[in-house]
Amino acid sequence: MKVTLKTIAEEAGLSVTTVSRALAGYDDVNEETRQRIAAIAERLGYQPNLTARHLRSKFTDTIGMVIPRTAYFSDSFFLELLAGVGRQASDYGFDLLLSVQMPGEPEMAAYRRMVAGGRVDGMVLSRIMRHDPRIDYLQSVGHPFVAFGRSEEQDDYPYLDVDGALGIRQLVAHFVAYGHRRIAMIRSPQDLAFTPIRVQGYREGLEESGLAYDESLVVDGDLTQSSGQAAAEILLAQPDPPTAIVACNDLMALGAMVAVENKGLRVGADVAVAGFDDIPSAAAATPPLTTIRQPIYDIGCLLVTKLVHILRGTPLETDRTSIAPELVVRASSGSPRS
Amino acid sequence: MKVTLKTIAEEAGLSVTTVSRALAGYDDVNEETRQRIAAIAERLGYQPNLTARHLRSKFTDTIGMVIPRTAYFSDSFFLELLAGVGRQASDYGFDLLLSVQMPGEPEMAAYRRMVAGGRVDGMVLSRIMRHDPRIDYLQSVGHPFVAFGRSEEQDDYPYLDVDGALGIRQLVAHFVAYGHRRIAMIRSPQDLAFTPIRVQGYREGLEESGLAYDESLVVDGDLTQSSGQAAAEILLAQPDPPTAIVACNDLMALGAMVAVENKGLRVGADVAVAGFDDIPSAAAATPPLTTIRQPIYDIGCLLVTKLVHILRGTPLETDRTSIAPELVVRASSGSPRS
DNA sequence: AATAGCACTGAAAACGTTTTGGAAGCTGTT
DNA sequence: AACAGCTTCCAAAACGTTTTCAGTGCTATT
Repeated sequence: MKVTLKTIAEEAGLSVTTVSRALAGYDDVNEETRQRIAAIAERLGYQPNLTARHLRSKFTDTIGMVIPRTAYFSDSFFLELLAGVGRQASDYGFDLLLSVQMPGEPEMAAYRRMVAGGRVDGMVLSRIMRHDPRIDYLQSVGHPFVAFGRSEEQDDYPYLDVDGALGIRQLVAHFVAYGHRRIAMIRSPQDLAFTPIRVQGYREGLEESGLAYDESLVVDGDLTQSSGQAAAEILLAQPDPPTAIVACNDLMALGAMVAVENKGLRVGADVAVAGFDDIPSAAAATPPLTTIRQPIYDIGCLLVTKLVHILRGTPLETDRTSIAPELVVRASSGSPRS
Repeated sequence: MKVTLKTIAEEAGLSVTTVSRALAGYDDVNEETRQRIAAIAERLGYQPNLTARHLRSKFTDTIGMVIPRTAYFSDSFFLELLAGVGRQASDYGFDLLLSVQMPGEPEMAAYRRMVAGGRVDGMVLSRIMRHDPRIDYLQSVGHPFVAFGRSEEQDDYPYLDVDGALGIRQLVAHFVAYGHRRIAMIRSPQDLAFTPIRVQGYREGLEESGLAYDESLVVDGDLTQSSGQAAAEILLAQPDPPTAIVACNDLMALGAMVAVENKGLRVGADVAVAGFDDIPSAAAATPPLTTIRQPIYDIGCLLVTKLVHILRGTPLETDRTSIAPELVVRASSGSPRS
């Protein structure tokens, strides 16, 4: 048996309006009546129909997130982000609406469903593209969102970013300090927003150390381990191969380590390798991987904080935040050379 | 500008009813009209308000899940389960509504919100308790759900279970085959549904091998690593200490390994240790941990499949499924003794 | 004695959809 | 000429809330 406001109203001999206002805590209902209503609601186990409430009032206390359905959605990046987002959303009294979708049209459809369908108050985006249609859409309909990742093309939106350029600069400086002069980069796909930023960090890092940018030391990968391995093979087959390799993410760095070893070289001693992200298997690799740590879980929390402040109309001082990454030096970058 | 059925109806000079029925594909609207309506809807970028739809029709195409907000929700168990659930839900066209809540009353409140609030069609439960109030509640209101885990007290509900008794029996047999005679157990909390089942497996395993059940070889832990360590310390301090330890989960087993080493003994050689779950760090531990593997990701998928069939009114042959776990033998169980 | 203000309550509209139960206009049959 | 059956459409109700606006008594002020 379903108990609605009407049930309570009849039980109490009052109108639905009064019951609604009583339970909502308005001060224009007699304290005594309010308590009587509350008691009845309690006794009947009243639970408001949130769908109806959402339809009428404009908010849902729900945050939406669409996760690309790649080979595994169990990609630890998204899961960790999700953990942070979920944790913080819970603190603010929000639930999470999650949709796992194939990238492309199904993904965009999911955004439309959530937003135009009125199911969420705000969205959390990640894996921002250089030109991201999701941002176009959300801005065009004026729906609140925050993004993990800055896009150079469209940067007038609230985001949180890890300063990839800074991280890579630090890494290059670290390698230079260890005596490396030929430092290669395994680049991520060009359509990702962070790619040009990290590449820029690479160029700046070289420049700061007075090293020339050498086109042939930059090879493309697609973020998978196997692509990192393939890229490293190309690099190591060159006449004047690099002695250090910076990969745009850890997975590719791990692949590069495999390539180095297959070539009969020792990671760290002969060729230094580093990645970006600090995924769990970075520390567990042999040798452990030097990398630039992104605190994904914390980032998830921060994104929600930012979003909730926007939703409440009290946005934080600055919409666009860049946090400094942390260089984690491990054995894969070897030791200073003579 | 919001475009609703009304907008389209006015644009087309038709009633809202007809537009609704046209878009829903009913056959009592002229094909020509239908196409005209579809064209207008397309042109205006119509997106149905799902909240309104849910309020009227009884479906939400959403599956709910509540995750306990323990120290980390980033507990890899839940994240992996979530990955499987999300993946499979996506295949069936369902979204996921997620709520991260402190165990106890806030958790129950979240269930009520989702269910009585009409936000989800069905729920996925995990970490079943021996007597689980969530099951009581869901059964009392007659809301569809599936659970990962069988409860001995209330087992008339659809569940998927990994046969913990079988797993532990296999493990005990494995240890016996390796020459162990004093096999201890680090037990999980009594209020969890799987505890009595695993303990029963332990007793049966001993019995099958003609070994006596010795009360003093069973010590309680609370699933954390430190509790496993403490439990193992107690076991090893006994006059006639065990040569093999079975822990009810991997985390406690890892703790037990620490205790063994702190005692100056070698894991595998002096004391065999095994766990349950096969979490990622089990394989990565030194020595790698022998364990009973639960394919959490796959279980997530299967749970959703089961739930969706129930929702569609075409439940699978059997509501209650028990799958056999897989014994994964690694170095922590050592080698056969003479 | 009239009026103003206050405290409390309720009727009705609104949110955007789906569904129910016709109705209007045909065609064809008796 | 009446009726049945078909196709196509629509008005209105319903889902369960929240909100707007107005009404009813009552007390206090003039």
